[in-house]
Amino acid sequence: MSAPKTIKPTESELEILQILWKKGTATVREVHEELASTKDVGYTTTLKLMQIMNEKGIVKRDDSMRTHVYQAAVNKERTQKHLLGKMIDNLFGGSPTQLVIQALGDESHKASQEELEKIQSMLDSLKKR
Amino acid sequence: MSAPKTIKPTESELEILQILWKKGTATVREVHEELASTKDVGYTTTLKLMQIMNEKGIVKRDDSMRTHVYQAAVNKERTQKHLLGKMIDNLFGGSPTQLVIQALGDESHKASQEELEKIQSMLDSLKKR
DNA sequence: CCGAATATACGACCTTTTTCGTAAGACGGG
DNA sequence: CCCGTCTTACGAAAAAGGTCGTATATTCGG
Repeated sequence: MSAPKTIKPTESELEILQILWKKGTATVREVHEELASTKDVGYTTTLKLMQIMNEKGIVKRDDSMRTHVYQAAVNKERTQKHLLGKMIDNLFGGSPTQLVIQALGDESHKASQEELEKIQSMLDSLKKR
Repeated sequence: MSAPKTIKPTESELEILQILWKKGTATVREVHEELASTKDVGYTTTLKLMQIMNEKGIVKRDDSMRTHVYQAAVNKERTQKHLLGKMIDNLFGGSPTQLVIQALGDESHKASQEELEKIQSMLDSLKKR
């Protein structure tokens, strides 16, 4: 199995994907070390998850060596967009506006002036249409 | 059980919460009618879900009458903010900017001109500071 | 007063997700 | 060469979410 058409990683799978997106490639042990630093989980659990993700086509691996090397097989931005869309549907009644306003108003995640400018140009180009 | 410490509704629970947030109060039948208009689901399924949500403290109900009347027991904005913050941390490296840009660029959830104006005023007031 | 309609309660079952124990093969130091 | 360690593979069980059948109670029209 390769490239899944519907991207729907579970929460555990997302944790692993984030590590792979960050590292590029990683062994099961590397992923597990990082997971284990924040939560209590067994090695074979991580292994099994990554094996399943491989079957689903969420990650791919190089098994030409004894220690397999994994990498994400789904695009980060596409996955973000997909999950965001789900959140818009599930939590914001299908309207991205409220989501954007909530995100902008989040006191614990403030945007810099520069970032605000980026959003401004995005907004400008949307308004033109 | 009342007021849950960790807000983590499932997808189905979120669908029901949205209806309750919109209606204020509703019976199982009312919620179910609305659910059934978009998906194929049995009445007792909806009932059971709402009963479980009641046990979890996600909703509360008035059972003084034969037909119980439900309402959300968790605040809409707080729930949205909570889940959004988690997503910003988990998927967008703690910066809401990428999230906002992704959300605005979502082709399947387009914002209207009017909504864009709302975002614009939000942006303006943020830029002033 | 009776039966159809409607309500809640509850348990069972199925699927998906998550967990881990155990087996078996490869590797490396002594 | 042997043993402890590391690796993957596999299966089974626990946990969680969602589905619905059925039982039982209540209501109401005729």
